[in-house]
Amino acid sequence: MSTAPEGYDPHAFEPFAVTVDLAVFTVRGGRLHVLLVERGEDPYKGHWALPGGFVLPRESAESAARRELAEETGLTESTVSALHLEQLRTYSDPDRDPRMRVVSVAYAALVPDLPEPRGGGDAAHARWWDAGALGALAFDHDRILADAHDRIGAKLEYTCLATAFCPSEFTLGELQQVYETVWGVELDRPNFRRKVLTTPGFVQAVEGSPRRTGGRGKPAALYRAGAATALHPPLLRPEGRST
Amino acid sequence: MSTAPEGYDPHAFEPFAVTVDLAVFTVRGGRLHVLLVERGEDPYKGHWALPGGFVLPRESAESAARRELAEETGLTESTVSALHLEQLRTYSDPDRDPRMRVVSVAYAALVPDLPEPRGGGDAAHARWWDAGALGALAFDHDRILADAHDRIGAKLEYTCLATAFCPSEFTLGELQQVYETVWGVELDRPNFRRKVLTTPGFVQAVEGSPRRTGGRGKPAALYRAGAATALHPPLLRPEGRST
DNA sequence: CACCTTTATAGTCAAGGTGACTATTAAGGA
DNA sequence: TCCTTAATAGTCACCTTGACTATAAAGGTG
Repeated sequence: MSTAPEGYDPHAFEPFAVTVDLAVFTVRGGRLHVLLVERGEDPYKGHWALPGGFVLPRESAESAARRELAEETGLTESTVSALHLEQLRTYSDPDRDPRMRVVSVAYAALVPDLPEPRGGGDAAHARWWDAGALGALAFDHDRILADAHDRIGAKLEYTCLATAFCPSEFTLGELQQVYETVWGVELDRPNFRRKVLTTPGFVQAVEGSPRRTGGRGKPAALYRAGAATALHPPLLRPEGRST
Repeated sequence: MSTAPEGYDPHAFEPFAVTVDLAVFTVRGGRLHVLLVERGEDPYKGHWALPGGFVLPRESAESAARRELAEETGLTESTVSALHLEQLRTYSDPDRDPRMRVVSVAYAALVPDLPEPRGGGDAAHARWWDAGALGALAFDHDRILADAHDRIGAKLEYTCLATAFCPSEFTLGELQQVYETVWGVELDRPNFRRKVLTTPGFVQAVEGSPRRTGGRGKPAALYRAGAATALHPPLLRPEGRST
């Protein structure tokens, strides 16, 4: 329970530090990308790590995650507040940081394709990486990243989350590519259309029925994210395995 | 990131306490029950709360959760290690505990119907409560409990988790009652049988085809939990809404 | 400017899963 | 012995889905 024993002295033992770690995903060029920062000091100096940082004394973990997300991407706080950010799980192995006891609350964030982070300060060492071609990350961040990828893949099945990877107006082909990229499979285009369009509230056509021209084939209709959040029945991935 | 700034002094500021809170569920008499402990001191003296406690300096949150679960139920550690225990999420509102900054990692545990906790010490004030008839709990435990209930309900849809509520040998009627109790709906018996029996690895018949006699109607065949963990395709609840 | 490639969109068809039911079996209780 | 209760067997129509085929409308190429 959240109950301190009587006479408990907060300063009596070596304290826990509480941090947040962010797995920030985007789909870029048909590949899943993750935002990473390069560590400038030991341990793991020169390795890449998930962005994150300390939870401040008067903020919640979620606030800390949004603050860090804004700092690392160079986006404004108001832009960041519209992004999908979801708590993943908490990592608390006593030896996960060799310096001290650090308990970290991990978050997964989904963003549409963004330019390279060009903010000053923290964002200076941040870069997008292809999630399928990563070396070993610092700390237990490989594990966190893998858990985040699994979770996002599973949530695509039964939520309307995929639209969070898309800009405000998108084509069904772009939405399909989100599924294909995160799941690493190819989907049948007509069947995907049918499923998305017959699910009430998943997407809504942009008024005036504009089409995106300039591409290779027939111009595609544009849609916005709909009001629905859940997908009933779910859109199961082929040979579906969850975690 | 999990990186302490250079020269970071762990004792420099008021530390965070890290605790675990447990939502321990069982199905008893067709009703969902939760294990609660009565608080003996302020704040919330006299209120009921989720069992839990501090994460010790050299243990992970999961270890702490299992340790607390053993203490509060009076079960042995080896028994507890076989129970289903799953991390729910972390609650970190700065004001969730009026005394100090407490970040709590919540876990949900599923147990078969157990006797009243009769262990000494911590278990002395622990009791099973009908989850549908609770007053206000201490701290933010109402919210944690609601989140836990939602999560368990959702996981019944696409995992074989329901068997965790059952003893090692159970009838399909008992398994069905788990679903009905957690979801608060009635299911069609023949359809439920069909779904469970045609899902490979959900349950396996006990060898020798024993039957449970002594009840009112025709004796039911006994089953054990199978090797499968996921349910594909899922067993969706009627008018299904997830979270 | 025909023609080809590419992508979007429309539609068909069969298989499988599910919801709603009916029927039968086998126990305990009045 | 009959009635009630619960388990089990089986039926049938509907809906969703996977696998396909066909058509429309753009850009690119000779």
